[in-house]
Amino acid sequence: MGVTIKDVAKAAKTSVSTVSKVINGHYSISEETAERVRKVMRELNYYPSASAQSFARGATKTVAVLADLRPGTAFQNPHMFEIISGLEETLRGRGYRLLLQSADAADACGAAEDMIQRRSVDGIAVHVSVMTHPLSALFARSRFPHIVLGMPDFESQVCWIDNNNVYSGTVAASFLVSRNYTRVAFIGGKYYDLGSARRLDGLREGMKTHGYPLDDRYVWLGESTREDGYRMTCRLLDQKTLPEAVVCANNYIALGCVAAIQERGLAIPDKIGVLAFDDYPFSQFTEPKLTVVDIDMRDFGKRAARYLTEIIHHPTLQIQTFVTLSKIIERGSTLKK
Amino acid sequence: MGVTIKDVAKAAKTSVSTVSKVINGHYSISEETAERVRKVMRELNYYPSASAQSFARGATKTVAVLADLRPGTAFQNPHMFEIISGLEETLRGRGYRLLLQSADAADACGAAEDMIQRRSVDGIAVHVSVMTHPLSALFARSRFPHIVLGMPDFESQVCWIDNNNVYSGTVAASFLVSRNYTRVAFIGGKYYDLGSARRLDGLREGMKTHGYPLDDRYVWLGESTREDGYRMTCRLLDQKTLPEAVVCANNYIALGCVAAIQERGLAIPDKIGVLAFDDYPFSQFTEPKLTVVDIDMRDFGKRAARYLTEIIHHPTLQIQTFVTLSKIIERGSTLKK
DNA sequence: CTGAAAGCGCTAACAT
DNA sequence: ATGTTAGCGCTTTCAG
Repeated sequence: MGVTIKDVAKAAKTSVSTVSKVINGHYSISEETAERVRKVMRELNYYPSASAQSFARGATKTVAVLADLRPGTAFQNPHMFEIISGLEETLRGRGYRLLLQSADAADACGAAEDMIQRRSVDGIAVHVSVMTHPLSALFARSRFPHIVLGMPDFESQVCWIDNNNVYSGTVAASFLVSRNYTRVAFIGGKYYDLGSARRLDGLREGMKTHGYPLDDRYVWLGESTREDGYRMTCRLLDQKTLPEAVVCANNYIALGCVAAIQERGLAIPDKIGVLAFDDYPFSQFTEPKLTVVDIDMRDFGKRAARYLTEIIHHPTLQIQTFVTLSKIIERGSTLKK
Repeated sequence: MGVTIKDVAKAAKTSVSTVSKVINGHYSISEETAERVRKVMRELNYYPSASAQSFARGATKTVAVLADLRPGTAFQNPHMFEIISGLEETLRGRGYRLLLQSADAADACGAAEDMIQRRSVDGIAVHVSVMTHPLSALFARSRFPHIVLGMPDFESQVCWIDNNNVYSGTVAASFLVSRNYTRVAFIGGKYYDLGSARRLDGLREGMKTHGYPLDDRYVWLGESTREDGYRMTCRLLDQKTLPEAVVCANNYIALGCVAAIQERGLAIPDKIGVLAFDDYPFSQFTEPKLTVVDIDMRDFGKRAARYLTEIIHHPTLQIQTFVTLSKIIERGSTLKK
């Protein structure tokens, strides 16, 4: 059951290879033959079998995404799914399908090895959180097309793409200076929260460049929670001279920060400005709403997809790149110009 | 390149069909032959080709999820990804892979038709938001294994699974009564917000059953936003007698509700209790934190996966079902017993 | 319990 | 520009 390429060939009074060529848009087919064949395909309601094509071509036109999708991920890490959505969009545009597979750091390597050995996909995108040395070694050894979503925290030869958080930090700095904030504070996650650390690096660098270096007494690190955001801000406000603006490494911290400031009766943005990273829905739950440095994670996914398809076509291509599409969304928590 | 089943057969001094049988755990193979073959497979580092298997078997062991993944979906609709994560988990456990494809209502039918005709997947899960009459007709006509995630808003013969929001409403009612709340209010989305409407139905039914029917003056419908939650609550608080507790159809509305109550200096939960549906991260951003009726969407996805695999095995099986795993998460916004 | 052989539907090298 | 044909690697009858 099901009409095959043979039936089409027969009905179009031509050979299967000709039909195959019109399916694949081979240049050597005359327009009239092509049209005749296409007409027959339509009449017979013919669609090439996907598995037969994969099998014969030796390519699946499918890419896998390996990420840890434990319960609650959708809520705790919406960025991940925004990346995946971006990947899917671009992959689809390029004729690839997206296979989503969950794996934690312990089994990602096994999952990847299975896919590679069974040739069930043409390429693999792995979220950095499940990246390990064995997996890195596997990619190096097999030369299998891959891209890591995020920079691995160890030296390796794998292909990766990451946001440039340092850059985003400088964007924050430039914005603040442009709004006449010069005595700036930062509250963020601890050293192992690389994103936060990099954002601080960039902020520091940017402020220094503009001639307003960060004062270390204005830098506090804690957990990425509302509670710690609150605590850190209290410490900040205990200084003899208040900072003019505080930069929060993420939305959770920012919520605590705003609460602490307002609890002391300090007006935002008149007395003190607040700038946060990321644009989660609740960046608009404060009054005033938060000005944020928004990083386009969907775009990140789309770029990752572009690189991965390039790598699939040129397996020896190695890419390690920072790519950032970020913008300031100016709302009420900072002074307007 | 790549070791094939032939190589294994040769090395194991047996036939390819025997090797195939041990790969697939066919009963007719003696344990010693099987072990010998397995040993050779290990030694040769043999993995069966996924495409060749799909091709020969005529089954892909893959299921597609069709949903609208437009920009921002990860933030606006985390439930969707929680469902997808659940689907993936159970499908993987059953030997199926999950293909994620974005489509809007306009092109979902075309996408599904393509998959069906090309036999590129064994089953399709479609989010109800992209469900249309043509797609419904396609499923009916093709008898292709499918499941709709959510109940279509039109009569049809498709298989679907949905949460029972009416039931969740009664859960809310029972909880409130158990906490001695009898004069209860509800604020939620308008009539076209089916989820909200059903939750209200259930609440109404439940309260009535317990002998404390809802007073219509205590029911307000608006947009599902913080702002409207605030507005509706203000109206509620303008009544001569205050309700003892207000039920909010979702987290956004609840945030506005809490703000309005506290602005009037009314203590939660002492003066008035608040109960919300869903457990978004920001249900814990209020003080006190919100008691919620949490609906386990990951479980929903897992159940959908179970049904879909069943349908794949029994294509004539028709399932239209409500399934709800919900529980009260008691926090500070309602009285403790 | 094992093996021989006929496909599965398409691609691509090669011949014409 | 078109056709012939040999695979692609596995599953699955069917015979032994």
